[in-house]
Amino acid sequence: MPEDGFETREDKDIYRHSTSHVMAQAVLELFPGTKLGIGPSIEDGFYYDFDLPVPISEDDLPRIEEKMAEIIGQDSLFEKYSITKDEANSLFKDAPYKLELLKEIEDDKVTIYRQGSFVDLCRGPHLPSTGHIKAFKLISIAGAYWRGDEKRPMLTRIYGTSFPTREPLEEYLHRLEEARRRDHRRLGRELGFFNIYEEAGPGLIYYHPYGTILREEISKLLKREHQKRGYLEVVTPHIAKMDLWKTSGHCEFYRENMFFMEVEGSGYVLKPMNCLGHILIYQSRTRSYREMPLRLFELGTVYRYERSGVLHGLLRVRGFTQDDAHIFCQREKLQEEITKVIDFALDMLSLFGFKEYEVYLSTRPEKFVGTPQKWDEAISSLKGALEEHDLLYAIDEGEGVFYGPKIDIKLKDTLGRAWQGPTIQVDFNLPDQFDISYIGPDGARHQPVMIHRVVLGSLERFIGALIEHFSGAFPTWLAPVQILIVPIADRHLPYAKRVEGDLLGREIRVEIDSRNEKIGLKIREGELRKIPYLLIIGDKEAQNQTIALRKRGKGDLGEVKLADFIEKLTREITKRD
RNA sequence: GCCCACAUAGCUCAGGAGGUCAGAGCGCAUCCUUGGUAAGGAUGAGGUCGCCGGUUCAACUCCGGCUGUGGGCUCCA
Repeated sequence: MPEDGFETREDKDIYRHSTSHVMAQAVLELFPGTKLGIGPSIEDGFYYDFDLPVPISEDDLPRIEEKMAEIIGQDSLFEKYSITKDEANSLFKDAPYKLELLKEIEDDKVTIYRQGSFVDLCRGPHLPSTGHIKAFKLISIAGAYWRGDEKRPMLTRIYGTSFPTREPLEEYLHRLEEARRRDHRRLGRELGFFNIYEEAGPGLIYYHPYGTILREEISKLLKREHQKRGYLEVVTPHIAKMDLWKTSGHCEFYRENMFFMEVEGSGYVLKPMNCLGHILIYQSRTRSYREMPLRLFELGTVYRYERSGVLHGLLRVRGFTQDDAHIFCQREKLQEEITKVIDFALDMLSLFGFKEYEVYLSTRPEKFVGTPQKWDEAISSLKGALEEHDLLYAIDEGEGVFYGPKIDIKLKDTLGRAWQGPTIQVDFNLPDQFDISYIGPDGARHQPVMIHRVVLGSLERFIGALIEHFSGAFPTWLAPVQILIVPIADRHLPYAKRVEGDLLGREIRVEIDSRNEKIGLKIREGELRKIPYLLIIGDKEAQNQTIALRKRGKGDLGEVKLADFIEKLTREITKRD
């Protein structure tokens, strides 16, 4: 994380919250009649929600910034007053949102803050005066439901940020710019990975040849790694009869995310999850404790109806493939099995270059199935497994799914952003709904616990994260084109072809740039395509059976024996460096 | 789905008070150049200005609807 100039988290919050008050004052002065929502500090800045008398757009932000600068120039004190709720009710009689907040405050006394002409209901604390704000910037404007509830009015939210000096602000803006530069949607198109076609439907991904190579490389790795860890791979169809989804409860609980169709008079569903197919396979015969835990794995493509407004590149789509598995295991083996899954997940993430995580444990929600004892048992298994790994985790109280608690692991990329990755979920619902069982050593039927887990999550989302993490400059083992051969003149083409043949023989992905162009241009384009190695071939190289090696971002590395290079390269690829 | 904005050539983007305003760069094609480490030169092809309606003598330009995209909200792998 870059140095932001704040001593403590509290200082930062106070500073930014104060900036949001200044912004609110500016908006109120520019747009009289505006009703105020709330204006907290957030991760990277602050926002304030307004109910404006007229719509505004990004074009209005500079005006608001000017007004804010003026208010800061006045250096008004932030003054705190403690008043009774009655007084507050009359003070904010024209501020409906504030009145609503007041209603929820238990204390009889509330505090308000005033700077200049502006008064706000606020717990504080604040900076001494507006003049303490040295560097700020309004970032964007967006709609946001009052109190995050889509049934309530939509307010206009303005996002901004502020820092004690100019420098960290500039740095922050640079970071935003950098994030835009590595946006997977932009790189995905530029590097020929994937596209989404308006005429084919939103949220549906078409992988182009290079993207397909990347995806296949990941898929192959996943299949091998699952096999190594005792998973059995299966393949299940994309559609299934609706009745199956009624039994599971999906038609009831998941209906708004499902695609339905009709075939010869019976209802079918485009599968939104892979679990039911795996349950059918589990139930295909009587299961014994001897084959437990039974781990069924599938690179399963699922389709979920997502509201149009939430779609976003590869990160939020309507059709995606999960590296999904369902583990049927004995209740007493739950923690052991979860420990293995966490091991697996962390191994895989570090293989892809992610070393930092945020871990969340979601507990029992208000609406749940199963008994509280079962929940407690599962939660303690999840906790136990996390603790075995010495993982720091946060508890998301009540955020579990209705059918069981879960662990979510988010990966941090090079820019410090968190991406949803592995989730491990215990399911109490489906074993009941489908009455699944196994025969124990005692000869009696027992109900297994079901673990629903993904390691990378969805390939789409993971690839999106990967593209941004590496900024499209993939390690050699993942790069769609690993080697670009650049012959200097036409007469070098025969030798170039020979080199290509040698590389192809080692299953290395190679291209020759045989265009009639100068090498300066070919090198430039090779670098822009982020190809790991360029091999320049001219008279000298053809003569000596060498290549002039150029490494992405490192420039010319000089003449190297072809055999030596191939050996080094093969090692780099197998080690996944 | 909701709020705001946007939609011009394959890509990035100009454009105007409704009327020689269909434009640039990159890319693509053809030709010249055979060149030693991040852009050689010339010529050319490409667009019913997202779609459907309306206003007008005239709409890429104004208005409405639809579709899609972006930033968010809610929801999520």
